Amino acid sequence: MKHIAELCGVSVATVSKIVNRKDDDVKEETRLRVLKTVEEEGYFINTLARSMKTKNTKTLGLIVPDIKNAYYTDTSRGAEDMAVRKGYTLFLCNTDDSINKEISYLVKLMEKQVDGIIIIASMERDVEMEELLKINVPFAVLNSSTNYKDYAVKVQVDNYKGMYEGVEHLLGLGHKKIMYLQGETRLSFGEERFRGYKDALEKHGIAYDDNLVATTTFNVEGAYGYLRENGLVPETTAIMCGNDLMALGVLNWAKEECIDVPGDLSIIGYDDTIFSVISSPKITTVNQHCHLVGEILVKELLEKIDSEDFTQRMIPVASHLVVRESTGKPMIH
Amino acid sequence: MKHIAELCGVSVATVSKIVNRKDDDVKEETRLRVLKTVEEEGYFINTLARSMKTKNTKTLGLIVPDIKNAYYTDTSRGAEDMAVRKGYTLFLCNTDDSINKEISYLVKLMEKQVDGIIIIASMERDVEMEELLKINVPFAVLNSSTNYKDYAVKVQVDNYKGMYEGVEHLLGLGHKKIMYLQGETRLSFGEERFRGYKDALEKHGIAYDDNLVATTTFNVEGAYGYLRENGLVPETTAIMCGNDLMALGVLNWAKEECIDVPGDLSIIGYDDTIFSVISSPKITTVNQHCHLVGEILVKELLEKIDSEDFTQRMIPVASHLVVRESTGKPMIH
DNA sequence: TTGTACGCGTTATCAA
DNA sequence: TTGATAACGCGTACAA
Repeated sequence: MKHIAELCGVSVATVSKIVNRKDDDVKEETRLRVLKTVEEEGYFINTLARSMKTKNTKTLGLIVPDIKNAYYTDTSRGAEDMAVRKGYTLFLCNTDDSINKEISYLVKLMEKQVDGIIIIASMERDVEMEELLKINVPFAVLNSSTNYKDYAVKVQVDNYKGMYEGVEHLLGLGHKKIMYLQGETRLSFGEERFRGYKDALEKHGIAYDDNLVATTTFNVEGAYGYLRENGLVPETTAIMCGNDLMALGVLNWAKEECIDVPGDLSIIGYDDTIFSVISSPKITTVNQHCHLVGEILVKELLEKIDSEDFTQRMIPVASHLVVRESTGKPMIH
Repeated sequence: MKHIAELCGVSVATVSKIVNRKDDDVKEETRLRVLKTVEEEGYFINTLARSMKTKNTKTLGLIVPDIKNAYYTDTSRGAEDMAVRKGYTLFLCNTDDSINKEISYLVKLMEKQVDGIIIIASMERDVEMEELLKINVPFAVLNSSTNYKDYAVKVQVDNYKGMYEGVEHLLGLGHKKIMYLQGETRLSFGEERFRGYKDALEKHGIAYDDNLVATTTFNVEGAYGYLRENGLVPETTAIMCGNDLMALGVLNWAKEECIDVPGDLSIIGYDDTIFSVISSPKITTVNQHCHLVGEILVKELLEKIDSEDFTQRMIPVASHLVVRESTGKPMIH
């Protein structure tokens, strides 16, 4: 800036005003002259120096277990979209669900003076909360049941409703025996979905049956392996799965057993990923609006940063069922 | 730092030495006292101020078309892994292949004084090159045929070899009529793969046949739609696809037509994504080592940053064939 | 309409 | 073993 000022024969104050578009009081002629020199010299504003004065960096930290997991990828992308739109840039932080990596990143972000932090953590941990207490920067957490201090924004996906709608869809088609093949998790959403499953059944006068609920891993092999080993409870005509990969596993098993989908068996997945649409038949699934969730996380976080309102907020985001080809009326035998 | 200094009754210089571990000459007692206060006060070093002095930010920019594309996700993850390992943090920049977004990010990164930039761009563009010329920061580009200035590191995936190996695998199994269903692209790798296909055939004494090459989009519908419309050239017993999704499209079509895979038709995909392993049969495919490529990009970039050696480098990365269930000997009719 | 001077939080140098 | 101070590049009062 000093260099530019000298070249143009003006002071740095003048250059500063111009590059920051606070140039109401500078002559059009000098404005143009300075801008031209800026262009010619390939000058870039040094935001480091600026931030020292302004006390903000227009930078956020994005903490995510693993960007390779489709769910997090979409959410991250939504976060990034909103961030650019608002003039912010994101630091990408993968933690692999390791508390050490997470803390190490948290420290790094503080050192880098980020204006806020988005935490899309999959684990529930109190250790982290303790650590967070020293972090006096606004942050936004997704799907956390932890009770953070006041500068937190909590965004919650409505897992209860997503599950409820799925089961209701099956009940509406006439299914009576609906299995729930859930994924293993210590997170609160597992319990919420379970409630959704149970409530939907009871609301429609169907007794809850423990034998119809099974737990396995969140992938193709998990679901496939479970059915291969245990088969179906007699008269089961539909399965709700923990995610689309599990639904795919069920589909593969059904094919092998010559069970027609959806003729003999209806299947519902969860997440509405590409998997639900490349399979044949295409899978009915619950869309959680990951991209939107990412956008909301950033939007709410920035609002918290801008306002002086430091009360904890909770923002719910609805899920909705996407009906495709893997569900239909149960055959009458 | 000043605050800590005052609390401990020492100078900022002393505190600085201690937090930077340049404390050979400070008394153990004061060291401990300062460290304790740092801990108690929840003090974090301000890297903004540090960077103003040291002239580096330990920060890199990661420019990528879209993190949601599995190929870029993996590469990005590899880049991030290497970055943390080396003490660097990444700015995440999705461009959606928009030249405007890219330039806007490039400017932002310069303003943020990044030490280097990784460009995993999918488009080939000279405009960008012109723009880059003003960017006097080291950068690493993946799969670009553009001839950049000396501070660039170029990493190239060996698409020729990947394709060559795939075709050779089919020839080894006894296939004579091998279709190449390629994806539409303006990138140089398209041409390289095509050469790989041709050369492998010729090397094995099989004449190249124009009719066996078709172009469609890089997804399930592209491949499925093409075959549905045009069918197979008579006597074709194998297909090389542009990526795994296309291979999946071929598989779906084959199922519909009651064509057995690999009995009647062998299929090879490209990228070794999860798709090649969730399908049935599992798809033989070419692994491009995306994660490794990401690591290499960062590693080479950092070497360039550290060294004063400013000559353009080119680093090749091999691909290799992963044989699974979708390829086999052609049936003799 | 433009310029001067100061402060932002650090690091490095050199003196005490 | 410790401390004083200049410099880094910018934004902003206030003065001219």
